[in-house]
Amino acid sequence: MTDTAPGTASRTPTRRYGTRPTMKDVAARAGVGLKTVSRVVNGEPGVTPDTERRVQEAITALGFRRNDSARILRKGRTASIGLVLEDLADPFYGPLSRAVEEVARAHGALLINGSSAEDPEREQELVLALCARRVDGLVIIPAGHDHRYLAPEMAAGVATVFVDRPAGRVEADAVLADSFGGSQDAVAHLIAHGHRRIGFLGDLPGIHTAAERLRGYHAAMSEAGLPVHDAWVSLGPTDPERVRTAATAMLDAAEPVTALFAGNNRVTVTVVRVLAERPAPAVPVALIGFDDFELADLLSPGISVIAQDSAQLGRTAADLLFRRLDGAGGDPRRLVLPTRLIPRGSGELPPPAAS
Amino acid sequence: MTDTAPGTASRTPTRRYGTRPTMKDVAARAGVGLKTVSRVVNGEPGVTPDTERRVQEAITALGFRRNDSARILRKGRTASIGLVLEDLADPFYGPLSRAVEEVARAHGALLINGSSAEDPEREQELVLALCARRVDGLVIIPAGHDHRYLAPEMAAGVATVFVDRPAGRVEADAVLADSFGGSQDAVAHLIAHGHRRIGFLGDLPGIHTAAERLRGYHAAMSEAGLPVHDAWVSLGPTDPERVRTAATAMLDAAEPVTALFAGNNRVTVTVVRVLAERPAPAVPVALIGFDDFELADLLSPGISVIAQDSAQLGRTAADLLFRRLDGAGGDPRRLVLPTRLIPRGSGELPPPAAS
DNA sequence: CCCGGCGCTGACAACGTTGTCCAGGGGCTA
DNA sequence: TAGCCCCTGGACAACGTTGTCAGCGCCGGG
Repeated sequence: MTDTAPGTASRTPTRRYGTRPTMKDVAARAGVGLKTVSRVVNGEPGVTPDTERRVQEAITALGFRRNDSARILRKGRTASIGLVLEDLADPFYGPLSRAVEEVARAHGALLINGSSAEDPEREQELVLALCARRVDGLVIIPAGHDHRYLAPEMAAGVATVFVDRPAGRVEADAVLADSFGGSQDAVAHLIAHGHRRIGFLGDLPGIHTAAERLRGYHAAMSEAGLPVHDAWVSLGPTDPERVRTAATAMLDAAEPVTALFAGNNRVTVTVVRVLAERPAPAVPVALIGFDDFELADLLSPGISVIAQDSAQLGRTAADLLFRRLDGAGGDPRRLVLPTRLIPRGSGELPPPAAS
Repeated sequence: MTDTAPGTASRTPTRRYGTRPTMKDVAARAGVGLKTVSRVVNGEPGVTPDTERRVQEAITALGFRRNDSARILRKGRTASIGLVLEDLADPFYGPLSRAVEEVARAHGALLINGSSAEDPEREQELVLALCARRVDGLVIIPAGHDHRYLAPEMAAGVATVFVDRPAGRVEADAVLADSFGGSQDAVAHLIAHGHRRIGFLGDLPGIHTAAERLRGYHAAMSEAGLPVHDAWVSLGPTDPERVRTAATAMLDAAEPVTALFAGNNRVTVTVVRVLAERPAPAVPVALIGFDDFELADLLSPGISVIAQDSAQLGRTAADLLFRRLDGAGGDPRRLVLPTRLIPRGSGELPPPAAS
């Protein structure tokens, strides 16, 4: 790490915080009343062009910028919404956050977001901090299962929309992807290609989507009249280590699974690695993952996935939020967005002949 | 999209905004003075346990939550920082944003972020909106080249750190990756493997990192005494269409390039696709990309890259920002973080024998 | 017994803005 | 020329919080 200090020695005169010019200062300098400055700043009518010019000059001369804190206090609306999600660094949430931001921007609002790191306490802490800031609304991808702490806030008028997972113990709007249906499709797809021993590698069963995907897996299996062996299902944290162990166990069992269904993108990627590292079997293992990911099509074989559009999820939630803010009433709604099966090869591999 | 309304008809009584209880209400209900409530809320000493209990009861009974807008106005500090970047949905920026958030959190601050969409006007608009909110500091990945509009804000005490690209026409802290050195390494690596005709596919030359990478390319070529043909360099928007055309032209030329250096991760991915779609040449084209990306190692061959740690970039910038906020003075600093060459196969492919 | 001091509490102003309301002046009409 | 209205500008309160300061009991020491 190198450190270069530019040659110029011009130091900006560091006025301290709070020493910023206020409308009062601008008014004094322009020789007008306080309210006139306010009018100019907000583009309100009723100011002579000449007066306006004087005020504008004073503003630029002093480097005045309206203090939105005061404005917010006075007006009661912050024109900002909060987004609480698990981890911004996750490629699933980046587009979601961006989509929410775009909708907010269209409504003239800023977005404040926070990562809960899948920790319910941290989620609550963040949400309440946002409420204290008086955000107009909240979009929450919940980490916890009990959101009763939100009841006073919602009663006080903070619009709230849950995304990806429903709220716990409180009635609220929610926008979800069809985890159950998508999983059912995925597993049915594998079954249609001849598989009978299918493994499921999922997230912690406490997470709503993980539970739904498990349910979809079971539904598809039982619909096809197939039994599910305990050893074919592994739920838990999705760190590579655990997934690696679980997948290896399924593949090395006496009666190994011939296909794998990965419960989310992190799991899928780990499984791809595991399969790539194993000595190539006579017949490759089929794989289908929940969540699409970049480059899935460039691997060989391409990885078949159940795609959900996270940006669409965010957009839908934000739209609903602003409709609520615009006064839309009615009971809490639950919107479920469809998923889409994208076959790319890995999910269409047939099982060994003597399956 | 299905829409299910839950059966319960319990409507929460929607108090309107501004109808939230204030400390005054709490004080009245608890039969104490306003300031005593403030003391309890802020955990200040000097309150009898009995009084405190009464106040706490009133708080929960009324569902009171401190209004931070008022607090901010009074105290002058917002305990929030702004992050302006190009696109939160880009996998390069997600980890960066998350890293900044973590540092902010450690300092008790919230993070407000906005996407400039690589549009200078939108960048300015966002930055000034954040300044109006009186964020304590700003982390900016600049889209524009003229940041003089920030001068009054910086003079007023808004700490500002630029990331990934330096500020334009204003003295400010900056944290950069070593684009020049990294590119030099990349091209030298290709040369070391025998290549002499190397193509460079870069971003718009107006973008600082793109210009630096081009400079590194030229430096490595000239250091090796190799000429650079105009047709080997293509700069412009990094949309797949343009990159595809440019790459194809270089590969189909009379004297085709035998290796490609891709100027960023988007370009690299597009090039990988292009190469995958072409009829396999007798000798595969070597490729090295700037920026690492997930799954680069799982492609065949694995894609060699110049890796820069975007999270580290964010962390470093945020650290510097908070050091400034804690009063660290001195001239603006420019920190340059090193890059790292990760060979994975695609960059080590030799050129055709008769090169 | 009185007084100083301490522990607790509350009244009040201030933060910077916006909404309300009123005043003054100029132009237009009768 | 008088009267009226509109147009412009300003004084003032309020938003909800925190910092300052003063008051009120009560206790212990002189």
